[in-house]
Amino acid sequence: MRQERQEKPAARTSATPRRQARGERRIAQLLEAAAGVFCKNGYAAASTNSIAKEAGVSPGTLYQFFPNKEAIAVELGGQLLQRANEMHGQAFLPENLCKPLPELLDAVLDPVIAFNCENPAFWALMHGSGVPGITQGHEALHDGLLTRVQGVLRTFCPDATNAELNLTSNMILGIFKSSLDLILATEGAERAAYVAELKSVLLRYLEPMVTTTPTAP
Amino acid sequence: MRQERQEKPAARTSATPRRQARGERRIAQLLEAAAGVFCKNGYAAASTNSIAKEAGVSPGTLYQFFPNKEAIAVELGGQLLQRANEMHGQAFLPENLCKPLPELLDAVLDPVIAFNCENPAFWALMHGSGVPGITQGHEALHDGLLTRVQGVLRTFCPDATNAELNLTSNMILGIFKSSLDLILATEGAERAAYVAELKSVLLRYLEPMVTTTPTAP
Amino acid sequence: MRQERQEKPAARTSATPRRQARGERRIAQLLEAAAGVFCKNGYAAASTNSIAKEAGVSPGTLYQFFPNKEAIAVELGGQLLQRANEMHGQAFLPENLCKPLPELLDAVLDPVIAFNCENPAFWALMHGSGVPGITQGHEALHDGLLTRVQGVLRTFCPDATNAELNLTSNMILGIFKSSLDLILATEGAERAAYVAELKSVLLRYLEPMVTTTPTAP
Amino acid sequence: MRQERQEKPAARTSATPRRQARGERRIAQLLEAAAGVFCKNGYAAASTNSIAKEAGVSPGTLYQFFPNKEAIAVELGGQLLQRANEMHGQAFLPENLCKPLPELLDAVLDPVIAFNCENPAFWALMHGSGVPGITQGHEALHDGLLTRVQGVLRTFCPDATNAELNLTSNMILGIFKSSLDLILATEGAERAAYVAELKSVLLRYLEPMVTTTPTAP
DNA sequence: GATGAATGAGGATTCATTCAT
DNA sequence: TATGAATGAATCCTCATTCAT
Repeated sequence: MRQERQEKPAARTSATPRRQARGERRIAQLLEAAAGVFCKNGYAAASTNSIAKEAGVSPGTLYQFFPNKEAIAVELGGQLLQRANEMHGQAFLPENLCKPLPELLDAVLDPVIAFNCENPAFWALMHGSGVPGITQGHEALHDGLLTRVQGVLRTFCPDATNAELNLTSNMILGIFKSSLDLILATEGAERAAYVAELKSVLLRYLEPMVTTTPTAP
Repeated sequence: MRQERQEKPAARTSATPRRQARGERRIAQLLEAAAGVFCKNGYAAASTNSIAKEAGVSPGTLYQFFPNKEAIAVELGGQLLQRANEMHGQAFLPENLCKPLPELLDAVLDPVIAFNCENPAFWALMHGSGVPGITQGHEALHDGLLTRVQGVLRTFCPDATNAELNLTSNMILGIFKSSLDLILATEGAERAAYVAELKSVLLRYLEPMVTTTPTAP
Repeated sequence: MRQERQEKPAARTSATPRRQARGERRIAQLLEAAAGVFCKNGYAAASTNSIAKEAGVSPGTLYQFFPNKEAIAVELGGQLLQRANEMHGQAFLPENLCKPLPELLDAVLDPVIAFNCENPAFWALMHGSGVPGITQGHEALHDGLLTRVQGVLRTFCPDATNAELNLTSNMILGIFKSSLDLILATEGAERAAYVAELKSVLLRYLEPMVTTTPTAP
Repeated sequence: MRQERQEKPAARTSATPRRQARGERRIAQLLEAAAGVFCKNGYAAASTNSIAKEAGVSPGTLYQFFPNKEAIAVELGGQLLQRANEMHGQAFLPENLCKPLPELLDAVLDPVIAFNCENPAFWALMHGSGVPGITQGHEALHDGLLTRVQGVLRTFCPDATNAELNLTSNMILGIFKSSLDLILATEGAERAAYVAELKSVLLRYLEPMVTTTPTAP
């Protein structure tokens, strides 16, 4: 019902009264706690009280900043999503896109994988929250990625139909996701091996489709 | 209304009290209802009362046949698991395994995909029930599949190390799972396209590894 | 509340069709099972299903003979009560009542104690069922005993007021009950010691009240 | 589960947040309500919702302070037990123990009887809760009383064996308990009469055993 | 009569959310 | 604002009792 609190952090300027600085800290605190709890038990099993306790505040305080449990997940997902999108923006930089496929895969996958390794809550949330607000964010993320991937593919396969590109992009994302599961579940050399294997799968999958060598614009 | 003659002919002898036939039907009914509800909402969000209602019985009836919510999931998962394993047994028949890779992929993937399309609850349950009894079954299934896949791979790549085989098998399963998501989320021609694409991905991934053409024993 | 089925077993004659003989056996079976279950867990914790199972019949069968759970306890209590009253009738025989106090105590207490040792369910039921129907039976038993005890006391203390007799009788019964707890909780020599101690307590309590030596009529 | 509330009332200083004062009151309120309900219906038949309603709060509130139904009984029993033990400590004061038997009985029994009359829930709980936590406390209480009684007896009967003392003590406690039932079931003059009768029974039971007149140390 | 499935109200417990201080 | 108590609907599960066969 209540939706009053929705100011983006970006909107805050240095002129903001320091009264609200504490509030910002509280929100960050709560989101961090939520990330931990969601990660451990998943969204459904996480109770607002446990999040509050993890954050070291009372449940009442939590509800001073978030209208309900879903809003926490949405905000957390949103922030991570934003950072993810920034990542993607850099990963899909034009200067990367004109590289040959192997280098391109490195340039795109490495930062994305790194981001997910550093923010495991992201994956946990996106996966199976069942919360509309998040699913929506997830879909936005997915669509964004899809578009980017399709864009890249287009430069490699100028003759492909849109349907083909869509199909292939979805497969690529699927392969990426399932590999990410393996990557996040392992460590060290094994993790590196899965990363290499992911690139190998994608390379072999995509190479036969490539009809053009992209060149710098 | 009533369907007295519907029990399995083989298992039921004249000594078996026909009273219990109703119980058998109820159990099947409840499991089917549970499959639907689990599929829609996932295990955690599914309430026993909603399962009972879906099955058209009272909550007490449900508890006459299952001691608790988890037991329903375990039983359902177990039955599906068993049928899945039988599928796999047929899919990985030796006569299939000596075929060339493309035919092999058809022979193995088609029945498994068909099974999952017919039993979407299977995937939903295996995925994220959080129920130990199922997770365990899931792991058994996974390990079983892994072993089978490794066995096949071994015949194609006799020189690979065990670690390599393990890595590759896990990737194959991961790719299969993520494609299954796409397959289950679509229908008709699109679904068929994803099936074809899955085979394509696997074929291109595996072909370079093949060092031997397996022959019938 | 419901009391439809209330025919006393005593009312059955040899002319009764043997069809009902099975019913009688069933009832006895069920009552015996109930005695065991009530004894183990107490009335409240005993479920009708557990009684039925203990008796080796289905719950439906149980309800063919007893309208509800309470009726089982009432019937069981009633039967034991009847046998108890027969005991008491013999224990309080006139030929016993004219004995001197020590012999009288032996004559009265020994059979009563023996009965309770052989029928522990009796005590368990009478004690704390909380069921009106039983409490009622218990009170009838209590009142009957009270009357008998008062009758005996009267012969020993012809000058006592009714209030005094009532008071004393209640104390005697109370002492008896608490001692019975100790007696039932022990065995062998210890049990015998408690029996002796009970008699000792009563003897010392009553002796100072005795004003007349009763003589045979 | 719950660990928060454990400070003794004495421990509350001005530094203690007064927020929690309300909690303390609620707990007392709930325990009082529980005492009433347990008294009326016994432990098993008492529902947590009825306790909450009796206390004028919602079921959730009850569970904010007690993890489950049993904990309520254990806490209530524990508090009463503690107060009972304090009573006993005063009742069995050395200065009482060197009095002649009649005065001793007055000194010991009167406060204990008074306590039970003021806290009828105590007896109800101790009796037949079936709760391990309470049964345990009950046994501790019983054993403590037994020891105290034996201690007193020892001063009166220096020559008795331990077995004899144990037997006698158990009888005394049994007589006391059964009389307490009568005392709690009556009022006014009748109650007083039962109290007097109890003392009379014990006096007559014990007098013949006394071999020594205890003197102040 | 016997059976065992069916019923459904009721009880313990949880947790997202609100309120008084 | 922060706190923690308060709320109550919803959930899992039980069991006395009834019903269809």
